[in-house]
Amino acid sequence: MEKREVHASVKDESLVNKRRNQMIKGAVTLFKQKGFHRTTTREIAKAAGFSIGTLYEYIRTKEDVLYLVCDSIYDQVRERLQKDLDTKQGTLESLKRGIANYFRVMDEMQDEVLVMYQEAKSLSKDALPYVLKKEIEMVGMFEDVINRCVENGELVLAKQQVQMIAHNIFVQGQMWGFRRWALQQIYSLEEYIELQTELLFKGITLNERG
Amino acid sequence: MEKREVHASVKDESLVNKRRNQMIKGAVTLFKQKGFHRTTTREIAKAAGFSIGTLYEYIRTKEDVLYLVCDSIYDQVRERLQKDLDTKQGTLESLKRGIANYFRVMDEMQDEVLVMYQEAKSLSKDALPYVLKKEIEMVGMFEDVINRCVENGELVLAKQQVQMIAHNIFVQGQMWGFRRWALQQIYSLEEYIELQTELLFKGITLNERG
Amino acid sequence: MEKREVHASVKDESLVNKRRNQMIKGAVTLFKQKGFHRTTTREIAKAAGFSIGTLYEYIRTKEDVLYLVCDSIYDQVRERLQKDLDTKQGTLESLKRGIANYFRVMDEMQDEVLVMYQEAKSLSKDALPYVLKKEIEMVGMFEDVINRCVENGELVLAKQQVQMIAHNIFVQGQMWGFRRWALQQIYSLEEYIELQTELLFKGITLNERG
Amino acid sequence: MEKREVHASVKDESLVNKRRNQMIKGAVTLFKQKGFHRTTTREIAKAAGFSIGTLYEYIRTKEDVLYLVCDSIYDQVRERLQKDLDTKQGTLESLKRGIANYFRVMDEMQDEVLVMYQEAKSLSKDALPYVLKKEIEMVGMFEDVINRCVENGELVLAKQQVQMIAHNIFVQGQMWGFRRWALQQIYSLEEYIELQTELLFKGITLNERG
DNA sequence: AATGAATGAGCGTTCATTCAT
DNA sequence: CATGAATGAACGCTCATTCAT
Repeated sequence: MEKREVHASVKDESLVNKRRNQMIKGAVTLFKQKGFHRTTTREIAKAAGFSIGTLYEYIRTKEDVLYLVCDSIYDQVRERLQKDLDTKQGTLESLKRGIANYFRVMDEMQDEVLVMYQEAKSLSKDALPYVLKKEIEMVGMFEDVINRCVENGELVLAKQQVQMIAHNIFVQGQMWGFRRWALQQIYSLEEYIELQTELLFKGITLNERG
Repeated sequence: MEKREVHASVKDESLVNKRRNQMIKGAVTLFKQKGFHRTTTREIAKAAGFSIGTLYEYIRTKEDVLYLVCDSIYDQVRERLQKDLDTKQGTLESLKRGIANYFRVMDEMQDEVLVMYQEAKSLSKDALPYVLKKEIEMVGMFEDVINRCVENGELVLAKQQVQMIAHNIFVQGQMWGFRRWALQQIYSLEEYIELQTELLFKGITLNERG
Repeated sequence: MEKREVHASVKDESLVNKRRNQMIKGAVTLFKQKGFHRTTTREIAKAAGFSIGTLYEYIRTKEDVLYLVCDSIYDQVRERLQKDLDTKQGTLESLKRGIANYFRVMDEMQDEVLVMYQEAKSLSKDALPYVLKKEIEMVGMFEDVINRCVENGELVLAKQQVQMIAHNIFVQGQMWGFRRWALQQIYSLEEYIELQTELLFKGITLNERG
Repeated sequence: MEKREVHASVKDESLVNKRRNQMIKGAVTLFKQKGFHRTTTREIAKAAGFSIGTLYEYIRTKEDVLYLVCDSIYDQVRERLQKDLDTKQGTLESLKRGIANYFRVMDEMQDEVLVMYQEAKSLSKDALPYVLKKEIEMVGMFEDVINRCVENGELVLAKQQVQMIAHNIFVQGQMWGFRRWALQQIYSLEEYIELQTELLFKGITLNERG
């Protein structure tokens, strides 16, 4: 189950990549504005800088564009996370920095992430597994970091707890973009990071014993 | 800004309610399967048990159906929450029970909630405020309960923290449905409730001091 | 070939007349504003002051309404002309007064006349003869008056000329309403009457010999 | 206020012209038979020899077809008039020949003219001015010719009279087509021309003094 | 490889007409 | 006699996709 292949009539692979990047860039802009369903293939072609005929030399169906877009966004997010998390040594401090970094990435890419999650449901049944796989991979990255803290003895957590925490962190990152109409009016990004980190680590009844 | 009125040609109000309930029921089923955009008005009419002409006696546009669906789901969720939360006296114990109850409601209504959140973005600009308002109301219900705990001295939290916690709880409830492909394979609902509650109250570094 | 009968389910003839007059009055107003095709039967019923169901107790199809409207307008026009022309003794002076009277009637009823002529073409093939018959009748009224002038020796005209003149007068009356966007900005009604009468009687080269 | 542009998706201008001519030809035939409102876009496309999708590559709305039809008919009529009237030197003889020519044009194009005048009222408020402008232009052509006769001293007429006469001539041309059910059963075209010309120039009471 | 004209299934919506009450 | 809820054929229009050039 490696990447799902999207068929292109054109053979020259570097041209295919070039054209698809044009296409994705145009499509993201459009999906951001009007969503996948309200965007026409003509608009995508135009935004990409070529004709509708050419568009169809590089994809087979409109849905392929959506898949390519989602795939590309995932890759960007993961790349930015990996760069940071890979070097983490498994200390609480590095976990905190990892979370902060993730939240910042989600802040910068909130439009893309929104697009991805709102439209991914329009992917056909056979594209879904590839998307879920990426999702699992990304949650897995947090799990790994947390697990290293457990191994190091910095944290004492059951496996189930580790997974739960990874999901929570992951969702709280998305939340920043999805609930921006509420959250971003109350908190700055840095306040959000600090508050969420504190709650995560200390919980709400710490003070009782503090 | 009370409820946005959806125009019906039919005058008999109880008939309007009856027909709209049929419509909403059918629409939810369809939206669940194929989403709002891929569902046709004819399918909605058929699922509701009447003709396309009759459908349009009770709404003005296809979007009205979506609004009616979202509105109805919100009302159901809120009603079930209110019944429980209203009687809370502001103790930690009652907050915990409130959270558990909310998670159970979200479990039972996960299909509806999924539909609502995935399709609400297709609402036109003038219906959106009404939906956001409900969202704020519901988060507000949790805020109130937490605030009562603060007033009672059971918790010591800043206003910003209260809001953050309310949002977190709210989102974790949705998460159960949205990420069911992952979460519901690892946890039972009761495990999920217990784990999330524990994490919320104790945080992940409690052990350090335990 | 007397009046074409429009079927009514209701038996009470005076009620039928009453309801149809309500209907015609409402319909003319609506047709004036939006034309026959853009007016719905529901609107007609509402303007008439009763329900759509009741409307259909007094007509069989929407086209019946149009026929009734045209018929009614013809009758009104003819009645007003007849009142005046019947008494004409066949003098040039009376012909002139007859023309002036006709133009004034066409001025007062210009909306109705416009509706009639613009929409009559929507009448089905079997209603057309009745309409043409009325048209012929009305032109015939002018023919009669002119013929009386010829009989009296006031005018010397061939039969073909008489018919031509009758048609010209008739059309010039309609013209006042149909070309109002041009004519009514240049002339007052009385100027129009005077100019047309003068041209009719004297022609444009009279002056050469005058 | 030059020609109102009708949007076409297709870029190739000569193709646009070709397709639109097909479209207009088909539409005139249909409008003649059943009027604008009773003609469907699919019928227009079919009559034009292409699919509904293609039709909409060359227009934006059904009304565009009507505008294109009216515009095209006007252009044809005007072109044929202009060819004749432009060379008129301002003599009575040339005015008579101009009228005769106009009546002959209206005879040949009576179907088109009928369509145009019966359906033009269905044009939206923003297309109407363009149509009225053409109407004024065409009446203006007769005014010019008559004015030249006045300047040459061949006729002695006030400005108001000139306008009236131009309108009368214009309407009598249309009359030949509109009232064909009556006129064309009494007169041949040439008789009609002769009779109308005579009446116009001599009036009905000339004989009294002749 | 690139183009863009052509296609037609399918959509949301309307509205004349019917008929049970 | 009057009502108005129900119907569904039919409409104007869109847009993903194809294919000749």
